[in-house]
Amino acid sequence: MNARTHRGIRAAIRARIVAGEWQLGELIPGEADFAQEYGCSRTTVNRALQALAEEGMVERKRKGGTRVRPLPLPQAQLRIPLLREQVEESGRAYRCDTIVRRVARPPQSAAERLGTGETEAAYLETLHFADERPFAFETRWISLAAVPQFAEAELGELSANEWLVRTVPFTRGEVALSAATAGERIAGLLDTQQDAALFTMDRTTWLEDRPVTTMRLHYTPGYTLEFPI
Amino acid sequence: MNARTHRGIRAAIRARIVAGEWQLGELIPGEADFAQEYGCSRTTVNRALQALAEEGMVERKRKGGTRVRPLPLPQAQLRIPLLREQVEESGRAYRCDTIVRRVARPPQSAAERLGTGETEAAYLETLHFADERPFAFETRWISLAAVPQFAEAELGELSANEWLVRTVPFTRGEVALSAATAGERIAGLLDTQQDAALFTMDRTTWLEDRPVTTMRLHYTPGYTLEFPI
DNA sequence: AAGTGGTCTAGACCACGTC
DNA sequence: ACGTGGTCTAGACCACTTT
Repeated sequence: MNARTHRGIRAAIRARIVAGEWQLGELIPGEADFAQEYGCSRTTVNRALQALAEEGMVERKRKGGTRVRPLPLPQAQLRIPLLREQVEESGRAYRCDTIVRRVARPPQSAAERLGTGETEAAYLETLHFADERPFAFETRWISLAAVPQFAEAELGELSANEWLVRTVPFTRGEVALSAATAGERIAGLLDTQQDAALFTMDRTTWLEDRPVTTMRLHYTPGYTLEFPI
Repeated sequence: MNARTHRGIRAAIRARIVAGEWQLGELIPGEADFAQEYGCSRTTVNRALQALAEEGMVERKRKGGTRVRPLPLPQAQLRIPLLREQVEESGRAYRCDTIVRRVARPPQSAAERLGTGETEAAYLETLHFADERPFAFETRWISLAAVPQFAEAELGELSANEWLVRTVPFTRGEVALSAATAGERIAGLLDTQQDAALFTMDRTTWLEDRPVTTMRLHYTPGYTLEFPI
């Protein structure tokens, strides 16, 4: 990491912060100072400090200067992999079964997230397998207003999620993670016992301002989602 | 969002990608082309496209040009808030109780993550409350090799986590999310029924290459961790 | 060898927040 | 009013990857 690039300077300043050269919350030198110290232009220092701000190491305010973040807020890049990748990366064979596929009026909880009001939407239930053993159970509502093509789509080997991701880019989404207790039906599908604790993910995605799909995924017991901070 | 700033151009190009102007995987115009089209310098376009690359919309290669990402990889910034903030943001009063604090030899699972071998470490059990109702139960091992000050630290009103975060900056960490079933003891502490499904977070943090602390948090039933993609 | 992105510079002006 | 960060520009050179 050469020291006069914006990446190098970013790393250098981060190291100095971690080493405790400045107190938490304390003002660090301004862009001009660093520029002189590192023998580069202010523009380069600016890039480095902006990156440190994005990554949560410092806080910047015009006129207020740049401060070390009081509580170094831990934030993580969480990559949510496709189930297929998740399974295949662990060396197992992926397969999925569509158990239910129909058009119906969504229940209130799903309708609220889809924002479709009284309209009908596509409903799917999918069971995902790893090496022919149940891995996760998915229920999903898809707005036919946003994705009319879905009505006639042949999924083939693709999961609905894969089909959507290849067909409809989305602009934003929301994820909620929680724990749920397996009911009788889901316990049967996942081949586990009733009252098992299931790691659960809800996800809703939008294309611009139109909700596209909302889904819930129950993983088999023992699943953990791991990631670095 | 004015159109000639790097932010504006970033938004404009993202909108064009989302609108489907280019196929997935397709080459989009080069920096010079965009610069001419938007009437700005190449530097500005470069910033915009670099940001789009970071956010996962495009892939860039020297000489290879810039392409729309084939599968728009969903990645999220997950902010893991301090429990205190989490509770107080919802308008409730935060309090925590240290139930156990002693020095002991960690069990194998914790020793592996702490990498302390046979050495003793500090062990804590903490119960976190929101409006005097149990909110989460924490067990934590702290390496006394990495944080000798902890042996004599007065926590007072602070949780161990807050004390650590103010005293020892960390450079990296690992988080694992899962679901667990409440055993008898934890069910009692959290004032819930046995076999309830608990959202669970394991976290280990390092200062440079020295493990600092490893902890497990069981949230009361019904808790969800939400974040945007 | 050539073309694309990656980066630096020096100077300039602007926007925001504090004083 | 002033000082800080935010951004733009024009030109330059470099680095990587493909042809």
